[in-house]
Amino acid sequence: MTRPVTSTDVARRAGVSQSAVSRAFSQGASIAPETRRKVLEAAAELNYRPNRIPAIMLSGRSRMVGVVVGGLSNPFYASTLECLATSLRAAGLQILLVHVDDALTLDSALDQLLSYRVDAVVTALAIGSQRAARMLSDLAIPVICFNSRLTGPWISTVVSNNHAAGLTAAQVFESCGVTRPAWLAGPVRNAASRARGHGFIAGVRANSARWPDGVLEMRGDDSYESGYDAIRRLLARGERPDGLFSSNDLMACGAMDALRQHGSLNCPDNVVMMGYDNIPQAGWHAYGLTSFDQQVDCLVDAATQLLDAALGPDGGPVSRTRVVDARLVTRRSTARLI
Amino acid sequence: MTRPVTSTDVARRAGVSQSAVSRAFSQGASIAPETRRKVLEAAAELNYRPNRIPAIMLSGRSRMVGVVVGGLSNPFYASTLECLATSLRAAGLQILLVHVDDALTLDSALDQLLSYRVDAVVTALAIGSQRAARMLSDLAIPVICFNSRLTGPWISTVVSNNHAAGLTAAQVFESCGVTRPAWLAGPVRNAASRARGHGFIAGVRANSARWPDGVLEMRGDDSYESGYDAIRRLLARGERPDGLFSSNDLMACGAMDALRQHGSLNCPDNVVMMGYDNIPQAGWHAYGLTSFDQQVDCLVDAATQLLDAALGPDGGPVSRTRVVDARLVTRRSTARLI
DNA sequence: TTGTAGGCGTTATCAT
DNA sequence: ATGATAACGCCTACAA
Repeated sequence: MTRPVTSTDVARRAGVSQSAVSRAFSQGASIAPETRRKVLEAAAELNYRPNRIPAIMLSGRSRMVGVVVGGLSNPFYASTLECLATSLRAAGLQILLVHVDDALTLDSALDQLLSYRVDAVVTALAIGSQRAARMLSDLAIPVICFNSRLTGPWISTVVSNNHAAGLTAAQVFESCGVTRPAWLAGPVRNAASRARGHGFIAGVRANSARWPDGVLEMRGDDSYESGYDAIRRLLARGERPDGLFSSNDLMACGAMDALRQHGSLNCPDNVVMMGYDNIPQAGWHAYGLTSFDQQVDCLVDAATQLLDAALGPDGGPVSRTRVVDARLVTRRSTARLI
Repeated sequence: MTRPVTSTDVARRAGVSQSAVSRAFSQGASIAPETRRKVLEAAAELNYRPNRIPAIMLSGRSRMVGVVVGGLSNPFYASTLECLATSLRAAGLQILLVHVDDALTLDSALDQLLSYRVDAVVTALAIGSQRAARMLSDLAIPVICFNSRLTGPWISTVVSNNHAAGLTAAQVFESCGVTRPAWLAGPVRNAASRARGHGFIAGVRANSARWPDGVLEMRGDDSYESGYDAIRRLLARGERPDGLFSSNDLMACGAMDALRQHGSLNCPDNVVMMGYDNIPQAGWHAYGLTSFDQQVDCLVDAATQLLDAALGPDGGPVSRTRVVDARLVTRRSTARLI
């Protein structure tokens, strides 16, 4: 294992002082063009790359951001991460990635991130526990949460307009002539899912003339399988909704497959269906699922802006919230005339 | 922005030397239990966390690994990343994540990783250019590639047994009574796809009595859409294969949807189909796609072992290859008796 | 414009 | 067992 080339090595080679090397690589430092040339030449010969680690010690800022993810098997989170990576890179920030299964690992994960002196933390976890919120606040560095209800001194959030989307779903169901609306919720701890459900149920209740029986409610865990199982059980009980709003697309795909498999029911003829996230599979021909697109680009843009602000010179324990409207993407699953 | 708590702060508070604080947090350092207790107490009161940055300077090892990903919208890569994150974390390594769109960004991405002094680089990109290989070798740190044919002094690879799987696919087609086999390749630069194709075509040629016309070949870009389009064009030309081996599951899903949509053909009655990767969607009821499971766990285990070895005391420019057999997962799409 | 010197927060080495 | 001290590689005053 050879020792990496240092600025001192380059200095020796170029016949200048170590500071000159530092200056040659710093934007807008006062250095003679000729000196810079010599330095860059020597650096190229030695294959030198400035080491950012000492700079972290001196400045106290690492330009690394801890990104905490979970459930990458949901294509929505995968594409969010992909988008975030691109955006942070453009902002000159590095990503220190941590994958978390449960709240327990979150604890030690945050510890590790802090010991690497990340400047901030971004998380898209569907965590809502008060304990998690306290842990994040205790970091005393900016935290950006996606679709979470967490609040605290250092915590900012970027959320999709979940409640409004729920209301919209009810309206779409009305225009499709749905008579028996159903709601497939995500896990209780998922704040975004709760908001979507509240919006949808409010929309249905507001139209009690049409829907006197209210909403048929089910619960899954945001996975394909849980959507499939929920519908299978529902059909086994003899229930027959003709409109289903699912808290996310994965469950909606499972639900649609269960309708076909266990009830020979198809969308939109027998059941009108809507999902959330607009994952690629929603657009696959086997599904053609109408869905709310969270506009990941906008969410991530907002997050990056919050981050930039929080990492700026006047960075303190701010706490802001940015709301991004979901965009309805209409497909076959709601293509039904009254 | 308050200055982070340092070991000196803790030392002052606990009434001991700074070295004592360092020892209290180091495994197996010689320190009196009473002293350690005092230190840990003071540390807890001040909410102190050891800073790993200086340790990086001293040891020259950051315990950070650069992970370069691309195409997270393919569920296979997403789950690989998820698995890798878990495995590296267990090995006490941090992930510095970089998302790369094209070979150009790879260049600067590697630069950044190096300036943060990552100990190694892991990549699952389907890159095969000689230029990329040179760039990776030039890093002069261990590089682990997934499913790549890249070679070089510092480069180790973990590959699925692609060629053998291709042969197996041909055998399965034989036992299903396929008369007109087709191969849907991925992009030319994808070495894994090429190996799968070679294996499959070899398997078909070896049985020229049964298949005198050989293999009908198509090409996609590994995306769902490209699989859909390839089959749509094929059907439009009047071709009618009755067995399709796709280089990956995403394209196979697209192909299956195109068969249904544009030819009213279904699997396995009209066409027997096999894919590769065993992504979750292959198991969805709408597809029921027989697929080769790359056994991500094993691939990642192998990668972590290679990494551990390369980061060990005798780490040099080694170059090893580990092959993991793909596991055939049989589903509806090949459930056809002769 | 250039070089010298001090310091960032740890760990490791050496006395005590 | 403990405290003082020297690194690690770079940036940044400050002096020349």
